[in-house]
Amino acid sequence: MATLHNKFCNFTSMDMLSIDHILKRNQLSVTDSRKKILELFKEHNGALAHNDIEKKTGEKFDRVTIYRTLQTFVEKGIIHTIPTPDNSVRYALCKDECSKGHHHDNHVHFVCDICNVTYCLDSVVTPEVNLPQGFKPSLIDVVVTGRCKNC
Amino acid sequence: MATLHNKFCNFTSMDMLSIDHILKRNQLSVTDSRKKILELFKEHNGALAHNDIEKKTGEKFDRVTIYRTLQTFVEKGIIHTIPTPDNSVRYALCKDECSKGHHHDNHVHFVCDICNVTYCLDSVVTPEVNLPQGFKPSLIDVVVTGRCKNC
DNA sequence: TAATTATTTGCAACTTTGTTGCAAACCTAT
DNA sequence: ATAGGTTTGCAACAAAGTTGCAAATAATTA
Repeated sequence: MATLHNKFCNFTSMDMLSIDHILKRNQLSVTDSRKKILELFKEHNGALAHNDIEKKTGEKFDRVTIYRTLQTFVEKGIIHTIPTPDNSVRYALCKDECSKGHHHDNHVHFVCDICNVTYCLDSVVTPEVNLPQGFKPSLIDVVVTGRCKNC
Repeated sequence: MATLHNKFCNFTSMDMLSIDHILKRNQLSVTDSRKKILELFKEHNGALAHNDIEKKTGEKFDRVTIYRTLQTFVEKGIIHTIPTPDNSVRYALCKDECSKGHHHDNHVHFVCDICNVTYCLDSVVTPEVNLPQGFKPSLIDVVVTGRCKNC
């Protein structure tokens, strides 16, 4: 069965099989913690904080391992961090990892005030911003707060 | 001499006199720490992190006092937090506090990759963002990263 | 201005979050 | 199966942020 991509870049449990492949492609050893954490990102439709992962994995992995795994995934371009209004660190799967490379693009993120879920809106085009003289932009992050489709 | 406002919402040292007024208007006792911290924001042209304030005030105030002062200022709408790509907590003077009320608006912030200064670009109009069905925005934060006018 | 009341500060202790070094465990390749 | 490199978990630490409470300070009243 073919992989299912929607505009929020989530996956079905069918993609379990491709998790090993993503790790290998990124020259990472296939370990329990990496598989489980990557699986969580694929199952979960939004962004995850370190704390979310710690809870969802129970006592299974050391806190340090989770930190290091997230760091590794960010370096490899598998996930990216999301700026949030409350400045809590959250991660989401990179859009590009859904397809092939790991090139970083501009993002539009939506943080729900009510359920607190963060969505990675890859479908939304980053708008043009006119900066004052002398400012040269290299990356634009748009963080929209409000009420999400499920609330 | 009249107060000097430019588009980055900074002040000259002339505004010292108005610091007491801002505190009183917000029903806050006028204390050394509050005056000093508010003064720092007015002198400094960009955003400040807790750590910046700690350094700039030397050993003068307790760490806890700085935390509490920042919290109070945020609650009163004197300053606001800024989402940054590295998720470090930064604060900047609210645009509205430059004039009268404390109503929170959409912000465009610029974080310089080189000098790491954060600018609050009140002059830049927040662009329209078309969200998918069911998402209702209430606040839009735009974080632009790049090279600033001084680098 | 002095006294009373309310607010704020600083200290101590604590929680949470994130980092580092290192030996044991594990994964990969031969 | 074994050798070599990588990853994990532990312990210890560092940084960031919070809470309760007595002392100090600011605002209010007389």
